[in-house]
Amino acid sequence: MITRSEENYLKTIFSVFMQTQNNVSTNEIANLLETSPASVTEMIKKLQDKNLVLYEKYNGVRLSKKGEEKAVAIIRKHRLWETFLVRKLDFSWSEVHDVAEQLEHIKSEKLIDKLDHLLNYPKFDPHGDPIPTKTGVFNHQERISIFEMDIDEEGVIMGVSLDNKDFLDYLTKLKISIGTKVKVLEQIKFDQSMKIEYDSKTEHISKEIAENILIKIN
Amino acid sequence: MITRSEENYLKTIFSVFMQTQNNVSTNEIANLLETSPASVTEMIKKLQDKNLVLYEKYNGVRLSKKGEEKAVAIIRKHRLWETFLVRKLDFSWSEVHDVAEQLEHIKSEKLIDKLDHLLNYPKFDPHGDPIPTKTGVFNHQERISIFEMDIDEEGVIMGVSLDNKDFLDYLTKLKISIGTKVKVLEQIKFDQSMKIEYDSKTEHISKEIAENILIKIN
DNA sequence: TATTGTTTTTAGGTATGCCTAAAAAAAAAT
DNA sequence: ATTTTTTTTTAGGCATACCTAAAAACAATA
Repeated sequence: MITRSEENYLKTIFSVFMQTQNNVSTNEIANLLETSPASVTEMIKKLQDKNLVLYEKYNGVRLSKKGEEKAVAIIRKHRLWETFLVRKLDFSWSEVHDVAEQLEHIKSEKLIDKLDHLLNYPKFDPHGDPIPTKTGVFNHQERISIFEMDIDEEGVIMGVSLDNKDFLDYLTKLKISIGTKVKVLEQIKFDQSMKIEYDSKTEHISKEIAENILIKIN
Repeated sequence: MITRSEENYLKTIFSVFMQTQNNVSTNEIANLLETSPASVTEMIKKLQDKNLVLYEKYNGVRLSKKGEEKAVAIIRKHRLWETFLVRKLDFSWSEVHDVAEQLEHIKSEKLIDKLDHLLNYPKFDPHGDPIPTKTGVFNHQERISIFEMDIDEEGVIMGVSLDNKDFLDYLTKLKISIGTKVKVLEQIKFDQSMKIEYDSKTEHISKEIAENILIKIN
């Protein structure tokens, strides 16, 4: 049996490795999980005993094949639950994370298969992140931010690249959500802010906002 | 914060007290939770420190008002999740229990309110047990078993009074579920088995089966 | 009432997952 | 190349939630 704590370590190691492609350091894990480096060292040893990670003292850690499978399964559960919360229970983007963090640890293969079916096998979660299939395959869709779009270009919102409550709340206020069609009208040279059009209205968004909204070009 | 283990103790104490109206003994809790009496004594002391139970040495335990509120909230969550699993994810009666046992510990008031709404504020779960409201009110519907029905009497199935996998699987096989309309055709004196009619067909069920299917008279 | 049997509690241990402080190793800077 | 700084590990503790074995309290019965 794999504990909840172990699952959180695997998930963290997986996501850091995805970004850096390097062995993950003890300190980095400790920071992300808000725990002490000493606790991390201890836990890594347990994961090593269970053949979930590859570890050498003073040299960071990476997931074994078995560990990666477990991590991907947890990510799949997390993202399916987020999708469920937004689509079926009407949660807003900023509210889903904490609840999904709990739900991802529920152990029932049948539950997650049925949920996948109910949601019609979604490929992306509400943040636009890919949901791996049951066999662990990620769908890698090319995504660019609104900031990278050209004037007069159109696209459909696929997700966001920042998981900050204030940011997500602001999007909710602007009524910007997955599937919204957007067109770039103008870019202000001075502060690089942008004028965009969607749902037959015009809004003016800062560079920082534009950078964190991901779209798919038509 | 109340732990998952504490929640399980509260739930157990509540359900035993409901049936007996007496203080619940250490041994009984130990049997139901499949743990040792020593562990129960220890845990009861913790619950007492948190003002969740009333306890006197060698004299059993009962819930305080606060403890009862917590217990009812957990039962509410359990039964709403069971309803969700059966209605929305197409789980069969016999499959829901273990999963609901995990889901009932998820901490999010919003989640459970939204779930309640999605299910259209159900008053009974798939076993026919009442789902308490947010304020802790149980709907006490009069329920009798098929065994208690008279010949030619008709009723609608509301639930079951036995949570045994083989029993529930057999009902699934017979295609007997919540809402099915039943009419008693005949009772065999010898073994007290019964002939019933539902969905335009006739079945012959044993006394034991008939006793554990709950119906509401039209 | 004294003895026997059952239930409950206490005492002392274990595994998990966290902590701080100190030691050891590695990396960076002089 | 040596010193300083940073990172990582080890050592020793703590809380939770369990355990077994033994002691204490209660209940039943001769």
